[in-house]
Amino acid sequence: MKSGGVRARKPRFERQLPQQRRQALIEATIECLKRYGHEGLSIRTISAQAGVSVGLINHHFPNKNQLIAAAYRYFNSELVGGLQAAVERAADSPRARMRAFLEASFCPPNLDQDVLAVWVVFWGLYRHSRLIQRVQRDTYRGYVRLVRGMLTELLAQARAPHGRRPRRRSRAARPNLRLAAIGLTALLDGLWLEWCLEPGAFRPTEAVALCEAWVQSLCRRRQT
Amino acid sequence: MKSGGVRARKPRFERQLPQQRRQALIEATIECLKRYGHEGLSIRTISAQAGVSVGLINHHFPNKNQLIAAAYRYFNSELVGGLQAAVERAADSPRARMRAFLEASFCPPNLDQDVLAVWVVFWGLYRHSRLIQRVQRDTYRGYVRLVRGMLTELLAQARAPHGRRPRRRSRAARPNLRLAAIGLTALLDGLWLEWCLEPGAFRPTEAVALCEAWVQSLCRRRQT
DNA sequence: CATGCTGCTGTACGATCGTTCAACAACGTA
DNA sequence: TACGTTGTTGAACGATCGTACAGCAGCATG
Repeated sequence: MKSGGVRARKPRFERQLPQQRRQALIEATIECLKRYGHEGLSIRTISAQAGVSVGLINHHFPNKNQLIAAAYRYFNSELVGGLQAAVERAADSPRARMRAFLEASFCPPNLDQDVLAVWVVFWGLYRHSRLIQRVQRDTYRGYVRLVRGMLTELLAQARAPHGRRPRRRSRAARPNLRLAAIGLTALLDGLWLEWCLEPGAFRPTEAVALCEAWVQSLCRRRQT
Repeated sequence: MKSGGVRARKPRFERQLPQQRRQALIEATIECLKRYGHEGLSIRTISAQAGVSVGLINHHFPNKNQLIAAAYRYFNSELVGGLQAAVERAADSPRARMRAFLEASFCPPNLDQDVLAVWVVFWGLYRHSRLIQRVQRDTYRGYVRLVRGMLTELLAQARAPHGRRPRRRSRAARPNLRLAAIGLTALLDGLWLEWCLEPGAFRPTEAVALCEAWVQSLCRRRQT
């Protein structure tokens, strides 16, 4: 034995590609938000969660707000991506797609008290942060497009339920689609929020039922 | 002239009754939230807004969190009280009461970007603050009672629209009232939120129309 | 005018915040 | 093995945070 010689020393840290480290810091940020709420948004808390030193964050992000905005962007894209995947996985009838969308909305990982608390903290930053506003504007577009797409299919089928070709929508009907999408997302978000603030008030399946009732009543009114 | 003698000196501060000063501090807290969001929740910002010294807050409140909780309680009671007053002012038919409620919900002072931002900050505190949770539990009760009362009237009239005495609701129908109330408040809150995040997406009157459509479809399904 | 109660001031303190930066060290490369 | 690049560390900085507290001062009372 070489008396304490070149034994395999454990390196004090591991170098990572900037892209990977950035992602790790983003996920640590979200984890801190889940655990400690708004108070978890400190450089020291996040760096401890990520297992790195305090200085590293400012090496990969120009400042804290940029990190938070990046975390918000990631959080948004995870939601929209997950919902989109659920819809495509169940691709069958418009009705089934909508049901898959709603069920994915009201089950883990989306329907989680911690996750919803994270959303609320981000929303609280929205008003006074240009960065957050920009992320919101960018990512919300995809969400609205997804919901509107499903509603369009659904309403078209309601007009021609037996294989008839759906007629071109009249000019007066178009704004109703816009309102329908707004109402549905509002109902969704509101139920999320209520469930978070009072998880015992109703069950997730009831939330899905409420949303489906909303969609159904839309279809019914469409036919008259 | 008594050469700079006992001219009316302006006192450096005015003593107030504890109750009045507490209220002033609460209102200053909310004003700071409107102006600066979560960052406005500092002792120095609030005391400056109230025009008092930093030490006064801890003289009237045991600590900052108690002040915030008191502000949340006041904010809640103002909302519920205002809506209740609007409903009672328009007391006529159940339909008119519901309409008054919805219109009061979607007009100033409730439908204001700053006000909604204040709500969101409070919600962000909810998850990790026992105090906020308690206030929420206490005050949300009144809101739910108001909404549920109006829905009860409305659904009873839908069953007996021409002066017939409303029958006693069946056992199976009761939970639907609970869900109807949950759905309506969710739609309300969700539309609030959406309007706050994207004020140009729809007009307040459209939000009222969406809620009324929800209620109507409830009544219609009730009759069948 | 003198007195006492108490609402109120403002300095001070220790903790923690975001950010900077010089030095360190991991690891690909020659 | 020696070198150079650069991802990473951690001490240090000034600012700001919430709270404590000793003393000031407004105002009712005598």
